[in-house]
Amino acid sequence: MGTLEYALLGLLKREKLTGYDLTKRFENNLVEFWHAKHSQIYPELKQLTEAGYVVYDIEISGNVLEKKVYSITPKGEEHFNNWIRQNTIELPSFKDEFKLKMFFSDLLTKEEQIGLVTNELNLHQKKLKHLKDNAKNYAEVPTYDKEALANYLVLQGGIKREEMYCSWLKEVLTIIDK
Amino acid sequence: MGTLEYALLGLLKREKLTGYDLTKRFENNLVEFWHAKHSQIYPELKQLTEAGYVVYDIEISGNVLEKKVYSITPKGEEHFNNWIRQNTIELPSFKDEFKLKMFFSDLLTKEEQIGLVTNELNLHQKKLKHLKDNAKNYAEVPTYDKEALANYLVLQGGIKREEMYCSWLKEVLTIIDK
DNA sequence: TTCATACATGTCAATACTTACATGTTTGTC
DNA sequence: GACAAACATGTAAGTATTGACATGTATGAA
Repeated sequence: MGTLEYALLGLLKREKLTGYDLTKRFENNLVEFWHAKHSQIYPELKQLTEAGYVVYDIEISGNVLEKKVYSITPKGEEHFNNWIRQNTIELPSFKDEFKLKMFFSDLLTKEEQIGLVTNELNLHQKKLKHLKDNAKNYAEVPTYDKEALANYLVLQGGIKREEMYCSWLKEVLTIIDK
Repeated sequence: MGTLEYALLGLLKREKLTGYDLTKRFENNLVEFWHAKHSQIYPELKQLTEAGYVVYDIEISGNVLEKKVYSITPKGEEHFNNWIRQNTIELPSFKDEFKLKMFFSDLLTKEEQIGLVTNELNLHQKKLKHLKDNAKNYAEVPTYDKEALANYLVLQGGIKREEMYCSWLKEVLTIIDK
């Protein structure tokens, strides 16, 4: 198991959740820096259960629908605590298909280049707007609430990333348009 | 096959290369935006050969060592040309283990937080320095040479990314240190 | 001539991840 | 009461990727 297990354990450290809830957390909260589909999450929860890092209670929703509500065990907490305190040794090498295209962009006409870059810029500008809309929920830096602060800091990281990307794409446009 | 095939085809569009050469290209040239090990490249070349996108000649190096020198076919060129002209529809969702840790950093003490962030900042500053050293090869924007220009633009993107990341980490330090 | 490093090509097992398949319940609204 | 959307949980097949295993040659320097 790799990083996914720690994402699940971290979320379960905060509150008891079902596989469905966890999937929603990935879609809504972690989406800027991690992602996993339910088809990966359910088997991972099974493994975490077998490893003794989580346990579940079955709750009935409505009349018959069984929900597995997972919670973290002390062993799971320890496992998570070890991970989060580990310093990073090397930086991850990201994959960026657009940059790959840019690397080969000498094979395109100027017009084709401008088309590609402009399209990419539009996408990143939309994303940036979306993140900035989220940031409006914070009137000020939420120093009072540690969890809210962690959320805020990661959101700022996403905003900076998109600002950087837009700035780069604009620079690219300026240079190739000459 | 996904994106890797286009990276290989793009490199082969420029020059004939062996699997070993291609592996080196990933290590030295594409490393900032794509990566693949030789154990992925050799099987992929086999598939590209079967698909008719590349062909190879066997050359003898020294006395007996056989090298497979690959070149792209017209069919392969067409395949590559289709890909590079496609506009991106959605942005990739990157994975960033450090940001995941930051997301859960409310579970750490202030000292632990500062330790983690400082370590990460050091790594990114080293990376940034390394990229800027590479950039010294360009006394000015190489508008004269389309391939060099493409390289230059992608390198600038990497520099901006690292500058952004460092700037974010410093902001994080300022906020949590209060 | 010896030794280290780079050159050179592969396979295999395991892990990570995606897409599609598969099924059924609950809740709220019209 | 009918319907849609959200809730809820899984599996299976295939693709992508990594890390380890496996082998051998060529080149240049000491």
